[in-house]
This record gives sequence, structure tokens and C-alpha cells, in this order.
Amino acid sequence: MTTASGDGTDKAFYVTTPIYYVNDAPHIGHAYTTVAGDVLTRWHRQRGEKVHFLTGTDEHGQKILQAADAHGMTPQEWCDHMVSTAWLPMLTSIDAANDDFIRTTQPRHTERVQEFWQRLYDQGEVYSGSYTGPYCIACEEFKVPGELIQPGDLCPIHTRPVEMLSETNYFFRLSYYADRLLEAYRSGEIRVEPESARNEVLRFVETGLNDISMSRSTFDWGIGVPWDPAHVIYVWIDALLNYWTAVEGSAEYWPADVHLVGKDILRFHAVIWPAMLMAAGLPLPKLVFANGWLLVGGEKMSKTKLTGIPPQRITDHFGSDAYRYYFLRELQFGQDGSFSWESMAARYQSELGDQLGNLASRLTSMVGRYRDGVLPDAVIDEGIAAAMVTARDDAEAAIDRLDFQSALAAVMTFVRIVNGYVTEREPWKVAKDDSRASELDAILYTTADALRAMAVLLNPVMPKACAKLWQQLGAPGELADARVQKVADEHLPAGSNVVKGDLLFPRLADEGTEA
RNA sequence: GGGGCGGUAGCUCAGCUGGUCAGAGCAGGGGACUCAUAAUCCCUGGGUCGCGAGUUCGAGCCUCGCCCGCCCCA
Repeated sequence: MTTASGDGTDKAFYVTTPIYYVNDAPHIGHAYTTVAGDVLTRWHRQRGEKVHFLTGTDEHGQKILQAADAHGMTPQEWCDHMVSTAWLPMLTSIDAANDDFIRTTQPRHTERVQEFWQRLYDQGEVYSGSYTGPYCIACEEFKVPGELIQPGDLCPIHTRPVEMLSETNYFFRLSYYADRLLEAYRSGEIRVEPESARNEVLRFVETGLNDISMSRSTFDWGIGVPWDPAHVIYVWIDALLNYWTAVEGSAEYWPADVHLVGKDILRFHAVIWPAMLMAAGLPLPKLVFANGWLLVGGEKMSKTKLTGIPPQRITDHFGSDAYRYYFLRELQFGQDGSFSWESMAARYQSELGDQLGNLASRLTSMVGRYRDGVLPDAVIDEGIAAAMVTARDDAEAAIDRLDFQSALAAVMTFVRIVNGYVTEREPWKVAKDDSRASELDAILYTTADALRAMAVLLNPVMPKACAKLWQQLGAPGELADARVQKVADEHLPAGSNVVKGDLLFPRLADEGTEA
């Protein structure tokens, strides 16, 4: 468990988010997936593993071209603008520690995409054909006739008329891989989770696959098909490759350990993408995990209808730590979940302020008052030590299932236990009796050491607050170097300087409730 | 139309292969305490488990039908 990827090799634990379409304004749904990936990688880092976390932007396709035109820019200028003003700032606001940020317009991507498809073309995986059907420009997709809204043949997503389009383009023989895909799901060569997502994929592939068009010729904002300059590669077929191109296909990173995706793009990642890799003879990603939608006020946010909430609006008020905590604690990862400003405020105050933050205040204040800020020499209480082990074990197991909610619940249970311990042992009464000095020492030491463990276990989720806590406890060394596996074996040294610093999660003015 | 998933206490949700599975947290009510961010700790939950049938000795948990919500269907 302590080696790089758990299997004794040098391979990094490689996690990806979807690459986000630059035309969208970043909303909390995008940030949710990114936070999950970030916490997952930070957790593995806290184990001492080598990790690699990739996110980025998807920049080709007809919609980009249209948006650029509308703004009087070239497509590249438009993408540059969106990346620098919207997408990179989003990562900053949620405190994402991604190792790389790939853009599909970068040469490192476009050149490898062309090499990849040239290879498949040469191998006979691609053939020329034609397709005619109703096409929605906004979706950049052909629609199934039955799903159009009547009257008027409107796109069900955009409620705008579709156009009948006939294209001669290139097809990838996806159908050829149906059986091999099924075998890969069943053998566990590639896992698709949660179970609902796996079921969907299995049923879908079991009923047979159609070959898919991998090129477009009605516009030119895309990566050129290397053997036919009149075509560009279909944006999805281009975008999926980012996970591989970003790491140059290096065995140090590839295959990816986890692709985090939204449930709407599950099939691209669990069917088309692995088939592409099979065709190229490359290893498959180990896990595709689909998370659900964020509902706001009971309704889903829409990428295209601009009803999304920008993450900054929340982080400006609550801070990035609370933001990261809230979404992973409140929602069951993999299912749809609800966001509300009220529940965010309630979690913040109750769990972060009243339980965790206040516990730190209680301890630092008492060590200051009763022991002049010097941590006494004592041994940690056995019951608390046992609870610490339980919290760590439960959290570790949950993280391995990508069950962030349970992982955080496990740590918060520990916080509750320690608050209860302090209340029960009544150190403020013990302090009045000099003959009970060693008892007081034990209570203070136990509480301080429990807080130390909390800082380690919560650092992947709330790095800023945990750094503060680490410092207030006078803990030695770098928090980043504290191994989660050893959290119950290492202890604060006696004599540490404990200081009551700024509140970890101060009470916030009750504002912004209009959300 | 087809496929997948969900509909459990006021709110957000747990409930694995059917028999303490009717639960947790928050909110609300009562009490204790004062180290602390008016925080903490203890006690307190009687909700047709979407609706209607069925299988079973016994069903949120299985089957069928229906209603509602969400995702997907180059």
C-alpha cells in the first residue's frame, strides 16, 4: 500500500477529470468533479504515493467556431480568452493542485492525435462512409429521429430546429470491439462504477454497437484528418485522447487509474474510448467512475442554458476549504445530489465551525491557559487512540471506493468522539486541583494529538485550514510529509508550542442566501 | 419509443445477498456544563419506506403494472 501505485512499480497513480468545453462558463458541476479528483490525488499523496492529476480544456468543434465568430475573434483567440479568464481562475478558486493542464489545441495533443489516427487508419480500423440524419448544430451531433420534439423537428436539448445533413466521412469500426469490450468489463480489465453506470454500459454494449463517424467536413475548427485534409477529426474522438497525449503515453503514467466523468459522458469514456485504445493496442484505463448531476433547487443545472452557479460565488463567501468539504461531505459521489446555499451554510457552521474549529479552539485555549502554551508530556488515551485507528481505517477504505462522503463521515465521527471526551473529562475542573496535574496533562495531550491526526486526515480535503491547525499545534515537520498510514503511530512531541491562532472556520455573516 | 438509475422522517440522505431495516446527520424540544467560535455533551424522531397488485411464514429490500424525476440512445 505504500508503494507508488500499490503494486510495487514506479507508475504514478493517474487521475483525470473530463476536459471541459471552453464555451461553457465554469459552474459548480465542473468544480465538483475537479474537487473530487483533487482530493483523491491529494489523499494518495498523503499516503506517500507518486500521483498525477490531469485536467484541461476541450477546444475544438463547431460551437467554438460560432462563439468565436460572435465575439469577433479567431477560434484560438476565443479559446485563449476563455481559458485565461474562466477556466484557470476556476481551478485557483477551488484550490486545485493539478499536475498538468492540457488544452486540445496544443501541439503536444494535436500531433499525437494525428499520429494515433493515422496508425489506426493504416491498420484498417477506419473506413470511408456516409451518413444522413437530423443534426443539431448546438449539440454538434446527429440526433435520433424519435427524440426530436414535435412539431418542427426541434432538438430536445436546445429546442431549436435541426437540419438534415448528409456527410461523407470516416468511420471507426466500433462494432468490431463489442465482444472484447464485454470481456474487458467482465474480467475487470476496465471497471465502470458505480454499479448503475456499469449496468447501463453493459446493456448498451450487449445490444450491439454501431460504427461511429470520427470525422467532420462541414467546418474546419478541429484537428485535420492526416490522410484527408478536407476533414477534421470529430471533437469527441479528438478530446478523449487527451488523457493519453498529456502523458505522452508514458508507462510511468499510462494507463490512467481513474477517469472521473459526468454520467452524461459515460458512454464516450466507457465504450468508445476503450475501443479506441484496443484498436491501438494500448492498455485500458483501470476505472471509469461516473458521478451524478448537481441539482439546484430541485432542478439540474444546464451547461447550455447558463443556469449554473459559478464556484467563485461560493468560495468568495465560504472559502475553498469549506467548498471542497461541503460537496464531498454532502453528496454521495456517483449519484445526483442537491446543492443549496442553506445546507452549505449549515454544514459550515455545524461541522466545520462548531465541531472541528471549536475543538481546536478549546484545546489551544486550554493549553495556553493551563500550561503556558507548552504541550505537556503524556500518553494518549487508549479509547481515543482506538477511535483514531478506526477513523483512519474507515476513511482509507472509503477513499479506495471513491466514497468521499463516508470517508469524511468517518473523520467527523472521530471529531465528535473527541469533543465528547473533552466534555466528559472536564479538564477545566481538573485544572483547579493541583494534585491532578498529570490527569490534566493526559487530557490536553490526548486532545492535541487527536487534532494532529485530524489535520493529517483532512489535509487532502482542506489543505489551508489543516496547515493552520498543524501550525497551531506546533507539530513538527511538514504536514505534507505526515503519512496517513502512520497517523495513529506518530504523535506530537511533548514540549510543542501550542498557540491559539486565528479561528479555523469563523462564523460567517448570514448573507448571500438568495441562492 | 428503447436502455440505465432514482423516488425512505420538515431538510439532505444510509439501508449489502428479503426476517431488531424502519435508521443517521441537520432542524425542532428538554437537560448538563462553561475550556471554547452563544460553541460542547446527554436525552428526545412514531415517517402509508412514490402508487397498486403479486411471490413468500415474512418485503423499502424479489416480480409485474402505473405515476414522477434524471442520464443516455454515432
